[in-house]
Amino acid sequence: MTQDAGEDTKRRLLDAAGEVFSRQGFKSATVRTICRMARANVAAVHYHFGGKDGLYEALLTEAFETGLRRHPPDMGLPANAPAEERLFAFIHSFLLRMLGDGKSAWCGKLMAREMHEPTQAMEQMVERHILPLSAYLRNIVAEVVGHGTKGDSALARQCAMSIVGQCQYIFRSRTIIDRLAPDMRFDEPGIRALAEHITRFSLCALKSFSDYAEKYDAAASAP
Amino acid sequence: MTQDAGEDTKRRLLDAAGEVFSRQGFKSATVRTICRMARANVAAVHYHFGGKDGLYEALLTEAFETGLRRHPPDMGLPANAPAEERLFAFIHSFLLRMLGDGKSAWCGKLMAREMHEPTQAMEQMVERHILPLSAYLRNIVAEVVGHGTKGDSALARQCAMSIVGQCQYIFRSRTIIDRLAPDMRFDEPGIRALAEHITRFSLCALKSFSDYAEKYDAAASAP
Amino acid sequence: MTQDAGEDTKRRLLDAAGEVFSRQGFKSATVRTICRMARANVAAVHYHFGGKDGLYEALLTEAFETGLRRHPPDMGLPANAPAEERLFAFIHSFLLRMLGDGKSAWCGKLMAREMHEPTQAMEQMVERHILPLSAYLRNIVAEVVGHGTKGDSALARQCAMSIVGQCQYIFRSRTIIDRLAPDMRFDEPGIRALAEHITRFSLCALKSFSDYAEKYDAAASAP
Amino acid sequence: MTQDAGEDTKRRLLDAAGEVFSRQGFKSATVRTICRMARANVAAVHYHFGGKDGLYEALLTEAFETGLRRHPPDMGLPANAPAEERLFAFIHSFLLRMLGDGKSAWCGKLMAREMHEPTQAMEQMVERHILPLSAYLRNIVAEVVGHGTKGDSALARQCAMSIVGQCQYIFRSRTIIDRLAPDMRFDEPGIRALAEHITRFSLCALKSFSDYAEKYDAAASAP
DNA sequence: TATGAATGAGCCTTCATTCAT
DNA sequence: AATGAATGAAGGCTCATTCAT
Repeated sequence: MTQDAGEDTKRRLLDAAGEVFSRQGFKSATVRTICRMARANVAAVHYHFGGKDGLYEALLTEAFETGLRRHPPDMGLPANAPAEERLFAFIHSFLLRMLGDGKSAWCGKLMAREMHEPTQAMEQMVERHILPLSAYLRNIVAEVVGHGTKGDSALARQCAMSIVGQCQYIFRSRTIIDRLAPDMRFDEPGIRALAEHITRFSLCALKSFSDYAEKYDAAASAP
Repeated sequence: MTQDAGEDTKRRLLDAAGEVFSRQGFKSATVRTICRMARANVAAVHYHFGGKDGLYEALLTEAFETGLRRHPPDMGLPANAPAEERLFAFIHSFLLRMLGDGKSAWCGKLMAREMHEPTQAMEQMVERHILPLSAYLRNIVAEVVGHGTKGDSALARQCAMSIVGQCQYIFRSRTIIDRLAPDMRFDEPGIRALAEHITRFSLCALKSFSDYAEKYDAAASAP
Repeated sequence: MTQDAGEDTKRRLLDAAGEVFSRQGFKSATVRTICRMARANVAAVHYHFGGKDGLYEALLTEAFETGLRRHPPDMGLPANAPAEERLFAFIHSFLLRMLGDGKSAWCGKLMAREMHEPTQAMEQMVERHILPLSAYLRNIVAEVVGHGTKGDSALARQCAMSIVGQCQYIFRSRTIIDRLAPDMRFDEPGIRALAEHITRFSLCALKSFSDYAEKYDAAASAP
Repeated sequence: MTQDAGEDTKRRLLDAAGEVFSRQGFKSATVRTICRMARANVAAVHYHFGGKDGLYEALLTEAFETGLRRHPPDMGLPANAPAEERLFAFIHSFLLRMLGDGKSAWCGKLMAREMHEPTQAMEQMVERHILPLSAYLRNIVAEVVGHGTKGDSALARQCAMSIVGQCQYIFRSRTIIDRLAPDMRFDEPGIRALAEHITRFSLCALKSFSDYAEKYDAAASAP
């Protein structure tokens, strides 16, 4: 009961924190609310995580890693799969992570919030996970465009932004979307349909770019 | 303390509120901070706006309307201009409104925040401005796709989302972008370059869609 | 319009103040509420009465004097009328002043409140009106008891307290009375019936006292 | 900070609250004043009682119940004691509760205030304690009057009001009394003397009523 | 004479945190 | 390992009052 109870309380605190932080944001959420939901004492947070900040940081780390473990960016595809398929897997897994499936739906909401108003805890997340993900996507993009385009070129970078932007919009503006397109569903098939649209839209664009990649690249890096 | 002074205090409060709310969010921002910045008394907020909520609502309204007046979605183009040009104008003005030019740089940040976690004040903004803007964009999209595509079709809707998503990403993830692409500039020419990229990317996609618009539309409304 | 408007505003302020102060008490009532009701500017109170305190004092003075003018303690009875009749007139006029008739119903409520938690403004009211009234009643009492009883004797004093106590109870505990005896009415005839009961109750007691007035008086002044 | 300390702080807060609320009223009293007097932190009130309202309600409940326990309305008399003695016990205990003895002198002041401008907390006090007390007194009155008079008759009700009115006047108008009769004392014997006067005054009246109880009752219910 | 604007003090409440067990 | 009690720093808001016209 000693070790177990401690770990158990910690777990319940993290779960509750995910729920509450994602719903109310860091500032609005209160330690008391989280503790009540976790059936733990107010002081438990400070005991286990050293404070509100510590709890949030722990939560963020876990959210990222759980998400990536459950929906890896390649979705199990072999490394040598066609770039088109890997692009779809990237987009699809992105949406799955963010739009959540059941219990940990807060995972995406939390990250979306973080990307928008990053707390200090975000720093290392960017370093450890976002930069690699970004590089991974840019390489796929470069491969689709072809013609020797590099992943770190301005073209690849901007196209990657176009793709990520489309993905993020879905869960960032969910409130607006519900208003504009009330019939849109965010279950398994709905998410897949969205991923298909974004992939198709982006592939069309990328392939057209393929034709004048060289001159575009030169022009875009000039302004 | 003539009428001028009254209006002047109100102005200063709104300016300070824009700055602070956009930086810290509604909950985190404090009336005291805003008033200190506006060189006004704490009670002035309650006198002029009835409270923190009222100030926020007034700010939001003004932000929207000032933005639209300074950078209208058609940027002065005649209504019968080619759809491609109108699309560029829409995207360009969108970025100009959001990325701001000098004094009201907070405008975009504020709106981004609102779109993510809308306060009650947002309700009427959606009704009055966002829905019309959305319809306007969908019509442009439908015109580019052609083949009798309607502005309220599922295809037009999803493509509009893809376009708006690309635009919003720029100012929503500014912190991340600064990290990933530190050399990117958000001055006049930088914004224009971004608008050009997004327009080109989207036009390529839309034109490719143009080829199989009918069957896509049918398929997309099925899931 | 100059002089008149000024006096008119003053009048409206006093009326509104009576309403509000009597309903909410001095502390709870706000200058703003009063001014709104009087359709006057917030600063008007300070202009005309020098502040909240001044308004209250003016109101109190007026309340007392208006009340006494409308319902004088002898109700027009000649000075040589029988003591029993003068006692009834005293009690009846007391209740009429306190339970009010229409527009200035606040008059009594205000005074009741004052007697309970006197503000500084009360000091001179006591001096100017309450002490004389008290003496007047004690003389009637002494006359009823007879046997040479003096108005300033302990007996007369205590009996006067018993009488005034019965009167005040009616409007002081109105909330409780409404609960205990919901069918009790406070219109003209209702008030008269109450006055009759209190007079009868008190006269019975006083007349019984009449028998052993001397020894009682001696005993009561001893403790 | 063991349980003892917790209860101790709670006690000190209640004591201070009694003092302050009774002196200044609910609205005027400030949590800060109470906490300073109780040597407790401002937040302690919200921790223990949930806020100013909660503290007040707790205080009121306690005041009532402590008072009734220390000075029960029958003052230990057997239920079959003569009605005259029970009336004296009722009046005497009433004054003892209200005029207090030392530490809880605020008890009466608090209740007087409540009866005049009842807060919401009063509702249940009326239900639980005042109504039963009132019924108890009316039964004594009816028994004294005799002739088959019932405790719920109009006569009993009005006479009970006359009696309670005399009692309440003593502590309600203490300020005035101190002015009119500066030599009056409110210690043990002083209170007893007052109780004796009120009892004698009332008994005289009641016994006179006894003669024409029937017709009076009929007349009084007619107006 | 009268007013809209502005002020500063103060109130209740909330919250993360610490303390003593 | 864990907790109930206590704390102090803000925070939003209200109000009587004053100022400048």
